[in-house]
Amino acid sequence: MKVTPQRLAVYAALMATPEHPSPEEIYQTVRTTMPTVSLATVYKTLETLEQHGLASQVARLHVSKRYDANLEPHHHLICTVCRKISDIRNEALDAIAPPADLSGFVPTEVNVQIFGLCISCAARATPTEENNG
Amino acid sequence: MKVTPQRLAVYAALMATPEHPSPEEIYQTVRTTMPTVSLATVYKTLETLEQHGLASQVARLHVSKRYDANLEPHHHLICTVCRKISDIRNEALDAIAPPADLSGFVPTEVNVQIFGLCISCAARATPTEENNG
DNA sequence: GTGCATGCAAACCGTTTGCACAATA
DNA sequence: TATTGTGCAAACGGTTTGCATGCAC
Repeated sequence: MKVTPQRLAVYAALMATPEHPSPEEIYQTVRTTMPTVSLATVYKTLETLEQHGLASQVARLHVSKRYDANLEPHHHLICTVCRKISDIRNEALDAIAPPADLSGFVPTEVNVQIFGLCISCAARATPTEENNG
Repeated sequence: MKVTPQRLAVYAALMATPEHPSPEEIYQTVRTTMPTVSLATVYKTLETLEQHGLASQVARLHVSKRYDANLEPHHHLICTVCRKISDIRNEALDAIAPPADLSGFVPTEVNVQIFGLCISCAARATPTEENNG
């Protein structure tokens, strides 16, 4: 991994904020000290940082909207391979209370996302031990 | 709210699947019985259904990617107004175990999203009681 | 008959890609 | 010097919008 001024600047911008900036926001930050940087470079750099374990993405559900006719409070199982989302109803999860000290943040809803492999993708990933040799 | 064949079809498609379809997926479903429907109508209908409490969106973070230099496991406070995301470190939340019966789903990570109002937006929404009358 | 919904196409926004040039190692 | 990163601009996919026509009320 080559060290370039752009990569340093992007990484610095990412570490400098307690928030979770979007690529665009990072781009604006970096531009203040490096006006020639391009948005494409910021995107590529963020991906590189992620690959090298120096950054991570917050939300893995951004690709497209997902709708649900189930309006009751529930939580979600999210397959990281096929991106299928399914509901879970679980009283223990429903009972989770927000921590008391949120520094002024006013919570209205607690949602639990359980990432993992759905039954189909799990079967594909571990294709039974006989087939595995 | 007018009842139209398109709206009925979109709502039926949404209720017919246990998954959480994207607008595109709903469009494909509806098209099988109503080939002339347009994707724009599906989008508009989903928004209408949401406004009338007949559907909801699963992930409210899809708008753009969000990066984080904090690689330790942590959870998130998400302001539903300004969309700012902040970390919370909380052992009680870290300790949440996935439910035992996930019907074959293999969990790898549990993430808690606490939606609500950040301190700035909360102050703006409730501008002290003296100002409220 | 009025007003809202539909469907088309273009616009739009966030993201990715291809390529020539420049910088790192 | 060989390789990889940068910056530009175009392409791309998902989403939204404007507008003329059609339908629900």
